[in-house]
Amino acid sequence: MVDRVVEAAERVLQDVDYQQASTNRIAAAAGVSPGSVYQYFADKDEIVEAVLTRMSDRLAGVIVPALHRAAPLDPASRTRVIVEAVIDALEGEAGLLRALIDRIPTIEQRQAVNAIRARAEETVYQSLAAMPGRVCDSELDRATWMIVELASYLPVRYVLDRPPIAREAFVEDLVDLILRIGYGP
Amino acid sequence: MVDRVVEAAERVLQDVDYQQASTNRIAAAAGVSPGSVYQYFADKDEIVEAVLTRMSDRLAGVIVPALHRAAPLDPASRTRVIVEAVIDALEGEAGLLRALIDRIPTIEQRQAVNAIRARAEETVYQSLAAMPGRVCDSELDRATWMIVELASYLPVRYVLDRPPIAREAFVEDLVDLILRIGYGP
Amino acid sequence: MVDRVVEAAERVLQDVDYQQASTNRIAAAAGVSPGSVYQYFADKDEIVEAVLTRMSDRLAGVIVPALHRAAPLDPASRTRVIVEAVIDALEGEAGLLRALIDRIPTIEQRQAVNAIRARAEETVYQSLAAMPGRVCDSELDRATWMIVELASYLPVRYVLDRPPIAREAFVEDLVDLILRIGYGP
Amino acid sequence: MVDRVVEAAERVLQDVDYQQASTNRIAAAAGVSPGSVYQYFADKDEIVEAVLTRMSDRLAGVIVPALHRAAPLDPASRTRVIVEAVIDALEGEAGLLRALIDRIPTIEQRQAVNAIRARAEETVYQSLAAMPGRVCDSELDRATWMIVELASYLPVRYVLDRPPIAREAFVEDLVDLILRIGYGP
DNA sequence: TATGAATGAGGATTCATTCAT
DNA sequence: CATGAATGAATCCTCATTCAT
Repeated sequence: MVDRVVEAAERVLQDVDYQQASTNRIAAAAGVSPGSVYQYFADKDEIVEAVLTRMSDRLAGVIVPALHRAAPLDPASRTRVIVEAVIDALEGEAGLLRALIDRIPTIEQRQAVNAIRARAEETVYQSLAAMPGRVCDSELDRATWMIVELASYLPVRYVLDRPPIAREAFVEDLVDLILRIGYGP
Repeated sequence: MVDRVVEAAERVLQDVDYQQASTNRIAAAAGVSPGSVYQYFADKDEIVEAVLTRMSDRLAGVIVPALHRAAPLDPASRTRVIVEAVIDALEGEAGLLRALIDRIPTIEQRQAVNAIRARAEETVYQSLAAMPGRVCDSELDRATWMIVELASYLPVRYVLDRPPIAREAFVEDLVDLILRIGYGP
Repeated sequence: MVDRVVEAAERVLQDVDYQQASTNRIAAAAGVSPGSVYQYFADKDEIVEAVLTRMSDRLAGVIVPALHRAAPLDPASRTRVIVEAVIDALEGEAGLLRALIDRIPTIEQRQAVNAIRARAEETVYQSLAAMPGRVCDSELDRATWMIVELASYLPVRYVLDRPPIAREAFVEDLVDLILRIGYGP
Repeated sequence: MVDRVVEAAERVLQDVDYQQASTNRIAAAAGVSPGSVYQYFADKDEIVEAVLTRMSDRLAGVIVPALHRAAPLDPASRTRVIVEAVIDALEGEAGLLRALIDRIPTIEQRQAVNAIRARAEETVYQSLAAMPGRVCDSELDRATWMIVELASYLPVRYVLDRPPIAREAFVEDLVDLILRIGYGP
C-alpha cells in the first residue's frame, strides 16, 4: 500500500506540476481514498520524501555494484566504470528526475539526496587518498568536492538536456576532467 | 509600477516559501492593490518570469563588461577574468538565487535563464573557434556545452553551498578544467 | 459584511450543533463565499468570539442603563432593579444563550464573557463597599464572588430551564439571597 | 471492555480538546481497535454518555452515603453535611468536570446529568416537606428548584474556579443561603 | 468476537483572479 | 487607471464509521 501510493506519486509528479500534485490526486492515482494515504504518511512532505528515497535506492542499486566492480581497476578505468554507471542509473530515472530537479520546493526534503551525496563524498575521498601520484593532502577536500559536483551534475544535465554529444565522447571528457582534478593540473 | 511589483516579488520570494509567495502578499509588499498587479502581469507566472529576467539582466550587467575586458587577453587570463566575473555576479544574487534554484516549479518559466544560456553558448563558441591550438572543429559543440555547464553550474554551487574551499583555489581549478576542455586532453 | 457574517453565525449556532456550525455553513447562511469570511476573521474562533462580543454588548445595553437607574435607590430596590434587568436582558438572548452555554469548547474564547464578569465584579464590589451595615471588609471579596455567581447563574438557569416559578417570586428570592450575602447571616 | 474504553475516554477527554478526542484516539488509549469500540457503543455520543454516567455514579457514591449520615441531623447540620459531601465529590472529579463543563456540545447527551438532578430534587423536596417551620406548601417547588440550583452550581464553580475563598467560609455561606430558602425570608 | 486497514465526506483555510466602483 | 472586496475552487488533512478477515 505504501508502495502503491509512492508509485502513484511518482506517476503524478511526472504528469503534472509539483504544485498540482495534490494529495487527493495522488490518492486517486493510487486507487485509494485520501484518508488512507494518511495512515502511511504523516503529511505530503513524507510522500515526496519517500519518492526521493525510492529513487535514491534505485540509483544506488545501479551505482553501488559498479563501485565494487570498479574497485580493483586502475584509476582511469575505475573512474570510467563509475561514470558509466552513474549515467546508466540516471537514464533509468530521467522522467522522475526531470520532475523533481528544480521542482522540489524545500531543501529540507532532500535528506535522501543528501544521503547519496555523503556516500559519494566518502567514496571519492577514499579513492583519492589511495591513489598514487594524486593531489597533495591539503587539497583532498577541494578535489573531493569538485569531483562530486562534476560527477553528479554533469551527468544529470547530460541525461536531462540530451545535448547532441555522443555518450562515449561525453564520458571520455568527464573522466578526463575528474582525473585532472585528482592528479592536479 | 512594474518595477515596484517585481522588486516586491524579489523581496517576498527571499522571505517566504515559494508556495506562500502569493500574489496578494506580493501586491501588499509593493504597496499596491492585488487588482493593479493584473494590469501589468497576466498571471503569477509572469511575475516570476519578470523576476528572473531582472536577475538575468543584473547578472549580465556584471558579466558582459568582463567579457569585453577579457576579449584582448590570452585564453588563460581571459577565462580567469570571466570566471571571476561569473562568481562575482552570482555572489551578488545569492539570496534570490537560493530562493529560486530548487524552487521554480516549472521549467517553462525559465525563458530568461535560457536566454542567458544562449548568450553564453554563443560567446564560448566564438571564443573557442578563435583560439589557437584548440580542439578540432568536430568537437566545438561538445566543448561548448561542457564549458557552459562547468562555468555556470559549478560557480552556482560554490556560491550557494559555500564549501570550505578558498575562492582562488576554486577559480584556479575551474579555469584549468575549462582550458582542458578547450584544448582537449 | 462583518455584521452579515456574525448574524449568520448566530443563526447557524442556534440551528445546529456547535460542531456542525462550520465556516462554510456560516458563509452560506450569510450569502457570502467561504473566502470572504476570512477577510474579516482570522479563523473560526474569531467568529465565535465576535458572536459572544455582540451578545455581551446587547446584554450590556440592557443592564448598564439599569445600573444607572438603580444607583440612587436603596440597596433592596437597587438590587431588585438590577436583577430584573439581568433577567430581561437574558430573556432577549435565550436562543443564542442556549446555543452557547455548555457548547463553547474552549474557555479561551470567553474574553467577552470575562469582560462582562469583570465589570460585574467591579460594580458589585463598589456597591457593597458603600453599603451601610454590610459585611465586614475582610469578607468583601467573598461576598462579591458569591453575589456575582448568584446574580449571573441563577437568572441564566431560570431563563433557559423555564421552571414553573413565577418571575416575581424568583426575583424576590434572588434579591433576598443577594441581600443576605451583602449583610451577612 | 466497556470499562476499558470508558476509562480511556475519561483520560483522553482530560488530556485533549473535546474536538480532538476522537474515537480512534480513545480506542488507542484503551489498547483496543477502533472497530471493537463499535461493538459496545453505537456511536461516539454513547461513549461520552457512558463517561457522564460513570462520573455521576462516582458522585453519587460520595453523596448518597452523606445523605444517609445526614438524615437524622437537624436541618442546619444536615445541610452542611450534604454540602460538604457535594464539594468533596466534585473535587474528586475536578479534572473530568473541567473537561466536560463548557465542552459537551449537545445538551441531549446529558441524560446522566438529568438523572442526578432528578434524584437531587426528590431528596430536597422530601427533606423540605418534613422540615418544621419551613416555607409553605405552595412554595415547595420553588424552594426545591432554587436549592438544587444553589447546591449544584455554586460548588461546581467553587471547585472549578478556585476563588480565593476559604472552604469553610464558602460552606457556611452556602448553607446559610439554602436554609434561608428553606425557611423563607 | 476482535481486528485494523480502508473509507470518503467534510472541515478550516488559502489564493489566483475578477469586477464594480 | 487603480482599487480592494469578493470570489470559489482547490488544498491538506481529520475522523466517525465500516467490513473483510
